[in-house]
Amino acid sequence: MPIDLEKLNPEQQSGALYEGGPLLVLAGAGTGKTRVITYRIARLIEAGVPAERILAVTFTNKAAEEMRRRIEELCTGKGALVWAHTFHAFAVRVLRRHHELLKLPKHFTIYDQSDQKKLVTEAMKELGLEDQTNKAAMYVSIISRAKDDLLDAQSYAIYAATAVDSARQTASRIYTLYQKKLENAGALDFGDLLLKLCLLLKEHEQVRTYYQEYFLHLLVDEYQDTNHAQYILTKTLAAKHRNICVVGDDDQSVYSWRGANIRNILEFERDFKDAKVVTLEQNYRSTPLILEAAHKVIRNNKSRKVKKLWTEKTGGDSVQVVELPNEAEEASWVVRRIAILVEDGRSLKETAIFYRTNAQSRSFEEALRRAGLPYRIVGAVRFYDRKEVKDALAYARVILNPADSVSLGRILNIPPRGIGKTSLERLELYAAANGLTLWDTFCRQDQVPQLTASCRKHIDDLTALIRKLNSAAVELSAAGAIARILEDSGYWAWLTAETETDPEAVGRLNNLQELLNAVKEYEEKIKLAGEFIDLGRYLEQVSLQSDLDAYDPTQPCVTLMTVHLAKGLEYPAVFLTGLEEGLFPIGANNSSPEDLEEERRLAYVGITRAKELLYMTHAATRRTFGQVYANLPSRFILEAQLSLHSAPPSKQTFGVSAPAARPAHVVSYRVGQRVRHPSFGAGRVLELSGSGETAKVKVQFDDGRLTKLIVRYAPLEPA
DNA sequence: TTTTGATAACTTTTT
DNA sequence: GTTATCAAAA
Repeated sequence: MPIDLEKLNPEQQSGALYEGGPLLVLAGAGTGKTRVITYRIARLIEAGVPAERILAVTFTNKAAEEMRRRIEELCTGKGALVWAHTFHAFAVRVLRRHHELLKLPKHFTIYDQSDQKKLVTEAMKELGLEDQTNKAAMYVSIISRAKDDLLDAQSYAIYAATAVDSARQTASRIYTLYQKKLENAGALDFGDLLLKLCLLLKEHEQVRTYYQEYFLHLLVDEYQDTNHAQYILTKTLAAKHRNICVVGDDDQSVYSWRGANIRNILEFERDFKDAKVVTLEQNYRSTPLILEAAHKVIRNNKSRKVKKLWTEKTGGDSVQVVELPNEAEEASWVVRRIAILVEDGRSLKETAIFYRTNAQSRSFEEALRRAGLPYRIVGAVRFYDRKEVKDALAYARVILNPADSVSLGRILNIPPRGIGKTSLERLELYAAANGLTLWDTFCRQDQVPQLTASCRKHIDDLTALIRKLNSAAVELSAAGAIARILEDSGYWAWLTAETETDPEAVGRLNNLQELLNAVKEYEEKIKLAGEFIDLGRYLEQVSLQSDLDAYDPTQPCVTLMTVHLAKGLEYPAVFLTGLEEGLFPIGANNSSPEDLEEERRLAYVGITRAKELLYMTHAATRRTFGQVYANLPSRFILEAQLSLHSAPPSKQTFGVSAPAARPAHVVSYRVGQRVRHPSFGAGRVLELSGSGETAKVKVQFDDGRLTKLIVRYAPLEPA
């Protein structure tokens, strides 16, 4: 069946059909850019281009998956063949293929930022900088940015040598040692994935030529978010056929802090002199009033390509701006408003609350819980960042790559098996002195001085365990292997025993069960495509997974997320919150004009997510770090030229939000007492703290939830 | 060696 | 207001 282009407007069609080489599609928010990309790919396939020789790169797994799904819809059987990946997943796929050229182990580990931080801290200690290890996070970001800019440790050293300040020299020393440690561990960090791929293509002409010829067409989504490494990568891959199509919106570039360079999109026409430019300005998402507000804000930016979204839609409610006294009232107001929307027949899944920083989610969470409305927070505490999940995955990593010292260090004493801090120090000392990995020293613990006899035995037990699991993993699926790990390592048994003394262990057991379920689910999904997921494949996938990927927009609940995460999504009703100077835009006093423009783009992203209803809220005072600050309304509110004093939709919502202090008859509780809470249900008092007005109780509820409540305010009663 | 409790550092955004 | 890290106690 031929691809039906009738569904595209003329500009979209020209984007989908153009065949003359480099193409820039400037696609404003809600103008159907994914549609152009998928139709373009479908057209190419229809015209005879083999699907497997088309490369489409995105920034999120979700976007890649969506693209594959939509191609499949247009060309049955072809969706899975197209190389539709995130930049990082694409890099892993290619690096895995050529791992021996880069002297990497086949099962190289991918380090996330917490692994990076550990390694940087280690490096700093070895360099005698232990007094500054609180700056480890800063050095992690310096190193990551250097990698984004394709500066490896040597290049960075040259660059640092020319610098006047010694700080850069310090960074360079840390970078060099950190990189050595990564290599020893057989690990790559996120930045390395792209850096090493660029290196591979640069230094191995055969490989470069192969991929340059192989990919007949290259498409890049969200081009405004590409960093230098990604820029060089796409340019290199497109050098031969020059069929490069980049799609993006300079007004939605919000990742400069991660190395994204907005110039890549602004100067595409300079890079490709014969580039065709298609601009999409017809918006299919929002009402005209929402678009007007968005435009009034974004037009204040200097460095942008001038364009203006328009819509055929008419009417719609005006954008509401509401000022509340503090963040608790802000949350209550938003939640009350959502309740009204629901009464008016809207479904909860149509509503979303956006904020600038994750820390702001708490007050909304509390208000939603109090109101009994189901909600879902996307991105705050990633499932895969939970301690027990990380432990399980660390075992898995060690089994496939024992050189991975960070993971080995993590699990060597979990569950506690008598290999403590002092022993670890001695092992590490020996490892450093002899140029060995931690694992190597385990295997020859008899040569390591000063270890106690019991410790030596425990080390032998652990190495035997890892070897045994390693050979077992070959035969098992990923889920089978992880279940085996939890069993044989004694982790299950240990955590189960912990539940006796530590009520939070119950939740952790549940999370591990959830992990196993997730792995099984993933296996089932891939099995349909006829592939087997072993532990290696699974780990690869999971290291590149984000919380957003698991987000299911059809669930009947309110969605809470940062504005960054909201990019690419849309909701009928949007609450853009915390619009205050210093918070959104953040850090207003000492930020550069460029930073401010990025904040403005972020506000623009937030506004343009709304389809029908948009509420912008601002709290007059806000508690940050335990201190109360009075903030001015955000300049973005003023720029949107909406009245700050537009009447709140329902007056009676004010004043009822703060929990009224309960009368003075203070109930006293004792440990072990049964209690009842209107929204948490029944539970048991675990411990008491404070006295008088500040008396608190820690309660274990029967549904597994553990909460600390202030007796004076909590609607808690003896059961 | 392990657990507990205190304190300091943190918050911008994350593939 | 929290979480990670470090010191002291068991």
